[in-house]
Amino acid sequence: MQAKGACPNQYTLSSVYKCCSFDSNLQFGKGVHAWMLRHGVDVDVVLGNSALDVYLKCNAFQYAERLFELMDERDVVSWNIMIGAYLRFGDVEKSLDMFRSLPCKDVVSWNTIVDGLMQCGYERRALEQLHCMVEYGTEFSDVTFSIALILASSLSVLELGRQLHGMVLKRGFGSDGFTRSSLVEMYCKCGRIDKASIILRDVPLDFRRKGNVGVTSKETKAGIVSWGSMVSGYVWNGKYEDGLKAFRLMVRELVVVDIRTVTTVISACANVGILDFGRHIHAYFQKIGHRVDAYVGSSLIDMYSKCGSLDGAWMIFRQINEPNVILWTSMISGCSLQGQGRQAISLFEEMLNQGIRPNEVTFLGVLNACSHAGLLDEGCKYFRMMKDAYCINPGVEHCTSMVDLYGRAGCLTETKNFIFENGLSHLTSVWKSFLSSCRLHKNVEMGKWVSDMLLQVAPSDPGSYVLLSNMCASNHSWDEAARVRSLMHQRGVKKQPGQSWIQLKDQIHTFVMGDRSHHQDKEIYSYLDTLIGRLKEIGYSPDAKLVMQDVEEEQGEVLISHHSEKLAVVFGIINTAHRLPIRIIKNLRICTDCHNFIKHVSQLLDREIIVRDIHRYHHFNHGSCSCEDYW
DNA sequence: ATAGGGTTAG
Repeated sequence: MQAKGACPNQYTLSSVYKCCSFDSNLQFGKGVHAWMLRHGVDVDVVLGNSALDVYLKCNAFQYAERLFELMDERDVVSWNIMIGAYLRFGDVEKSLDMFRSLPCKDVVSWNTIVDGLMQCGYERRALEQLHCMVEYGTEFSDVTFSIALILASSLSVLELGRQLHGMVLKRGFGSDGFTRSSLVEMYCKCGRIDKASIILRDVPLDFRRKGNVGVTSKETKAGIVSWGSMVSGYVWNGKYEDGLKAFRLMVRELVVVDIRTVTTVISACANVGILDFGRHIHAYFQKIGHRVDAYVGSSLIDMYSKCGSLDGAWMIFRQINEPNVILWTSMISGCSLQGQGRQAISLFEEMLNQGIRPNEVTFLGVLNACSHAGLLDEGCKYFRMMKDAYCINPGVEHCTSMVDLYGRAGCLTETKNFIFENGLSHLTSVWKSFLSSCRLHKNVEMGKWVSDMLLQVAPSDPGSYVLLSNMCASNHSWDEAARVRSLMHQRGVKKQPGQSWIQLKDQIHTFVMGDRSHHQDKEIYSYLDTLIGRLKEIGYSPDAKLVMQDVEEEQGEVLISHHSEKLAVVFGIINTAHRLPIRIIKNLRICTDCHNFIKHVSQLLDREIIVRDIHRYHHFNHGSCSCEDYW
């Protein structure tokens, strides 16, 4: 254009700025500005604002600041841009000062300040500003509702969410797709998935399959977001089965199931441990032609390793091959989870060689790996590396892992010192881990002391009593064990009910102890009785005394034989082909008797059985378990 | 000009 000698008008220049902003092309943006000055073009407020936008998109904060100072004329847009910029670049006070001194605040000014404060982690201050906005009399826009609903969910203030919901309806935003999706998300995050699903029911059907292939209107996108939020909502609230049901409905009804929803669902599969469904989704994902990116890849790696298929995890990891921390961390944690401690460590070293900077989660994976493999020196080395070389402050989880590491290696005095030196004596998880170590290394005296500490710190945690009772039982102090149990009853501490899950075809079957509600109930119990008889012949002896689980109240041989994981295992044996591994998920720690039972089953029936309990992963084969009887 | 979903750990 310049070569032809035509003179660009302001409209053209503004468009040029838009392009620079889109491409983050700072050089070109600066060039345009210089050209305007050289040719004496009148830089009006709109062009000035466009230039501000380009500089900020390119992270050239100083340029923007200087331009703002030099502008002859500024409007509310210029101010809003700068207020937002100061928040994003971390100068919250400066931003608030500017905001307060702004005489002509519009709705965007308010939206910017509320959202910015929230993004900076000042949620309470954001809420204050929202209240000021109401007092000031500024009408909410759709954007205000989105921001405010997110604020309500991040503060987990259902009451605020409800009020906003009322305002949304009154102001006529109830049919706006994105506002509705924010409402769905707010209710999910505040734990009211019932409310969320009612709103979802009103989501119009026009984005469904009928005659609408390939169309992605704003409403379509909003509908997908709502459904995606609903699926994630189920997942966040632990309602995995409902989440998967909603996802299936989505696959059946929708034109597109997008990559973000898929990520959430894979993560749901990982958490509930249903490998088959995860595999289906993986296949479905490839069928619709999406590339597996680092997000989906990390969740797939996590899913495969948590479902006991480390091969699957490696396949994904090699296939993606990106220097992404989370991707590597997922693989390291996966190895660690499966008891492949040394493998996890060598992967970590390779990661460092490739120049990828580990984060706090990576170190947690590595420390757990060391603990699992009993590598005390390495564990200490990495703990120091984390603090000194990477300036990461050890969190509760890292410290618990170290306590586990020392304890498992039998260094009980060091464990004790570590706890006090690092100020961890208020943490339940730390004392629990320590107590397990005392039990493992049969140090009764230390165990008693630790028990006292544990009960002081966590008098209402059922797990404390269970551990304690188990320790007494393994020392044959039956009276003591009984005393612990009655203390627990006296104090009104209730144990969480134990549950086990197994997936068959596309159905998830849930079992609780003594469950009689299953339709194959008779078959399961009679097979279980026969099986126990046969197991006794090869050396299994049910030991009720060793098994006050994290779960069941009652003791006695009959009741322990009906623990949920035994029911689930038997259900698996009855209903699946002989060659296939049986995969069980359990919501608590597996008890000693069930562990023993499953070891013998794997031997008697020559069957691979994989149990994932709350703590770790048990891979039973030929009569032994991958955890080497430590969990 | 302002927002609007996702990954690892626990």
